[in-house]
Amino acid sequence: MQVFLREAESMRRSRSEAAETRERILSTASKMFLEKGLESVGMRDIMSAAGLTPGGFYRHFESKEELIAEANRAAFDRLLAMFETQTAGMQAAEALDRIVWLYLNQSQGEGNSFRCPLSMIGGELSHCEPQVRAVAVDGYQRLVQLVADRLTDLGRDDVLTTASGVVSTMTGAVMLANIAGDKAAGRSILSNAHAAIKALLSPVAGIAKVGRRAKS
Amino acid sequence: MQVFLREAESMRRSRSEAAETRERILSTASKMFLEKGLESVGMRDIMSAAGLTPGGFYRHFESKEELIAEANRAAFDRLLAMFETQTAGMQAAEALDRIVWLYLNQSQGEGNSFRCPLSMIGGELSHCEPQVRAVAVDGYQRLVQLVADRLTDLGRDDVLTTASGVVSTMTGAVMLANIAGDKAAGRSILSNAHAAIKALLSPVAGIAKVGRRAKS
DNA sequence: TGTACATCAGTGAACGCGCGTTCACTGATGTAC
DNA sequence: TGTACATCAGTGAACGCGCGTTCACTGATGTAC
Repeated sequence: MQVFLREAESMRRSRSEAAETRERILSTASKMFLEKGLESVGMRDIMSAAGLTPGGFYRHFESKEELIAEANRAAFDRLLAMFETQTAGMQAAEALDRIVWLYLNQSQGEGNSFRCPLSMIGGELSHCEPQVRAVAVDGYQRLVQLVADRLTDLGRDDVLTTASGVVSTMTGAVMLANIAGDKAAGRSILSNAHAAIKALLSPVAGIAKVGRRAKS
Repeated sequence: MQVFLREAESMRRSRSEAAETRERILSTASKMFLEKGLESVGMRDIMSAAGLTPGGFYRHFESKEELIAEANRAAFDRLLAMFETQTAGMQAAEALDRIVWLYLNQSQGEGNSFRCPLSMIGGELSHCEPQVRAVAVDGYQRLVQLVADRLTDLGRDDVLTTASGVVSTMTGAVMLANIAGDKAAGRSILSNAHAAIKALLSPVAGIAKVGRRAKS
């Protein structure tokens, strides 16, 4: 936190310091938005958490709306990079299981900073400007693709349909578990969702099999 | 709208009129909260939509927080009553399919006033006071029970686990579809979720079967 | 390389606004006798 | 049943507050020569 090594007075920073400041605002805002929601978090909250005063914000972003868009893009980037890292070198089946486990447990425990905007603030995102919604839709599609790629590796059919169903189940379960809190009710929602997803991903019982059976 | 038949001046109403006013505030607020979120909707918005001035609110409710709790309870009551009405006299399998269809299509089309707080404002609910969260958790459990009862009628095992998985999938899909909007992307999320739920509910491919297979 | 000056990151007070809530007031309703 | 009065549903202006944003200012950074 280089800013604290200086006198806390108004003085121009170098370009690289300014870039660091921008990143600090972004990652601070991202975590706060995911934790408390978009509307509950004020500009003063974000700026003071980033070690700055309110006015400085507008040297880096045009508006809160723009910050919301960029903070969510950053959150998706972090989340998906984490999934890649955590499943590096794994077989598709193992990677799938790990991804589902990591996603479902994103809210369990205090320190976790890899949370998904869809499950944490999905409702608020749906009322945002098209620009922000586009970031969310893109994040959804990247998540679906992540799951779909593993299903393809497993030689499965209907990978996009199945992956989309899995993502709906995961986002819904995490959202519901957040309402219940980190208690028995919340944990049972997550484990029930995990069971449902295992059934969907099972090579003998997934969507493709049921669809095929229906046709015959 | 009895209030419009009077002079719009300040005059005391009878007890039954006051009770009607309270119900009008409640149902107006409920619809507005589901459509725009809890924080975006102000007291003035609600009261003027109900044909009243701001001050009158506090003759009926203690605070916005209390209104949020009661409006959501009312929303769950309406939703579940609608499911019961719409599936009256149906066989369990048909009723299940109808419930899933109705839930997934709650946001499609403008006029639908049977929306579920979990999928519309779940994220905001998780930041509310325990009293409000309790209403949401209760609503979730009623929804799970509704599905579970039909599964029991079908003689299925693991009814609560399966029902919980179905509810997670439905709430997640509707939330995601709301972000995408009523466009191709939104509709495909819903139809993929429908396929996933059909697989879960299928007597040959559900959670119980996969679990049993895993054990053998 | 040294000097003069424009740039601009960051400060912190201030702006206008809308929020949830309060309050003095009105006058029909409800009640006590 | 009629009268006197307390009650209280609803009004609408006002309160204090926090919001997103603006702005005059500071002084180190970056640049032109």
